Amino acid sequence: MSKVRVRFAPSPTGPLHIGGVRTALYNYLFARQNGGQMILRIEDTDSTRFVPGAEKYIIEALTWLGIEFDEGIENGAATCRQSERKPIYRQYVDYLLDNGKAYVAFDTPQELEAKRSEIKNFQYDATTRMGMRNSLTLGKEETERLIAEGTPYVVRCLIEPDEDITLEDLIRGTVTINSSILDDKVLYKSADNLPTYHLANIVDDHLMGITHVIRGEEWLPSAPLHVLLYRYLGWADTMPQFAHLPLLLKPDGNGKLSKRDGDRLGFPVFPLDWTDPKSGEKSSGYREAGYFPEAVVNFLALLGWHSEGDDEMFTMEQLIERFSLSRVSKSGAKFNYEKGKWFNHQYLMNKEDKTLAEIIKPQILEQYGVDCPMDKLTKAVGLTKGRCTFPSDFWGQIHFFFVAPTEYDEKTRQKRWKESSPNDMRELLAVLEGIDDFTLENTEKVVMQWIADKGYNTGVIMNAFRLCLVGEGKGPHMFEITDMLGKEETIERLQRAIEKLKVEN
RNA sequence: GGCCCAUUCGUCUAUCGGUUAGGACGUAAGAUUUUCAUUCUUGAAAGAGCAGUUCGAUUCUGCUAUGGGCUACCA
Repeated sequence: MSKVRVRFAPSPTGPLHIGGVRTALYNYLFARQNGGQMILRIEDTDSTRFVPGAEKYIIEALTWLGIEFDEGIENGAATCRQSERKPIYRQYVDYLLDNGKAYVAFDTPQELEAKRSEIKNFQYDATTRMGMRNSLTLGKEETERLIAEGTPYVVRCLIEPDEDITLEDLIRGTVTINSSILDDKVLYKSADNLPTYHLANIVDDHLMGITHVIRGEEWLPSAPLHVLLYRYLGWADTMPQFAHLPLLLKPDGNGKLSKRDGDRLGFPVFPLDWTDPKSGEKSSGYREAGYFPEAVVNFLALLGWHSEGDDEMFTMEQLIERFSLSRVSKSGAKFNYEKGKWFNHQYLMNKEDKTLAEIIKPQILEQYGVDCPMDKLTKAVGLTKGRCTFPSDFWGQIHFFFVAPTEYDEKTRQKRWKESSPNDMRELLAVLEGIDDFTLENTEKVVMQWIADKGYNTGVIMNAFRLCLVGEGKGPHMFEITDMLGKEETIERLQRAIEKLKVEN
């Protein structure tokens, strides 16, 4: 068998949808696993839907995720665009026309629309084409005259009715569709001299030596048409194998996951932030939301595919090793972003404290205006990473290490600030002042000893102490905090709190 | 409406005729803890329905139901 070559063929009509990202990922995994090649091809055959910036977005998104291409990208720009291959397609359109596999049609959109409203379930096919305005009914001369006059036309594929067309799908097995339900699809339009997806797709896949077409399930109904086109063009023996992926569905309700669902449910459905150039409408992306690319890849890989065994955490390398089309599910997968968050948490946990500190340091400076020293920040990150899902969660967990509380959480005060607390804290203050070796171990030892000697309730003391230093009833181990804060700061905060809380009580 | 595809815990899924139907997310309870959170333990939770094939069906077949996709001079 020839070397595996797959392609990811997005259309630059907007930001790359997360489902498209998964399709790209599966193509990539399959290619890498088989030592094959991955090609990017921009399918911009609909000139009316072109969106500036979309192509760049697609490349940036896939690059961010670590999905690499062997062909189709140079210096960060796409090198294969269907709009730039017009002469190539025209050649095959002519071939089909000359061989009676296609014909020219002049029906205007309005005429077609009229037909559709006039006849229920109207379809341009063997049963209706002889009643339409095309080269079959007009004759060669009239057709040529109209074309010469510049009348807009399309080229339609001539489908012979009543033939069972079967294809072997790598995921679904044998799929059979009768040609009678296929319509005479438009393959080419004179308006912009561009083919439609159906023709361009077949021509390019053939010319580029594509061996496996891995795409979304929405293409399954038109796959028989594609099979027919391979036959018409004489390429049946080198036709690629097909694998139609299950769709990504809405987390609630039913239907395909859409852009709107992200806005509605509050999670990204795009890899990167995107601002629509026309409307200015913004859509949020995984990258900006604080997701790690490895987490997104891992999460997406499991949506529709499952490894042998119960493992779920996979690096890209492990995915390449384990991926298998035969283990891709057949049914659509509801998008469960809660699990996506869990994956991100896992990846965050696995990162070095220093790495995370480096990520959040500039963010904290920019957002809160606090310039945290790296060593302290790294320590604080290590103490709190277990409770964070995104890098942006950290500040809420560690701010008190860097900024003294100016006010105290009312609920915590009511619960933890007892009548004895002012006195307890004054005593504790004296104890702390007497400690020279203010390390975690020693401070803890001395304070706990003092509590034991006095017969105090540990919880009462420690919770009030926490309220004084943190301002809230949360945070890591108390002596981790005193250790980080240092003697001077600890005492200062304690004094201030005693003053403030006493008055307020 | 027509055609195609699908159908196991709430969700993602394992099982390739014989299992106490497994795992993960989420969820509930308990334990731990000086707080919050983590962590740990335990629990609840599924084969759409009806026939058929078979010694035996979640697994194979058919029908029904449900869901999804497609049905454009969009991809």
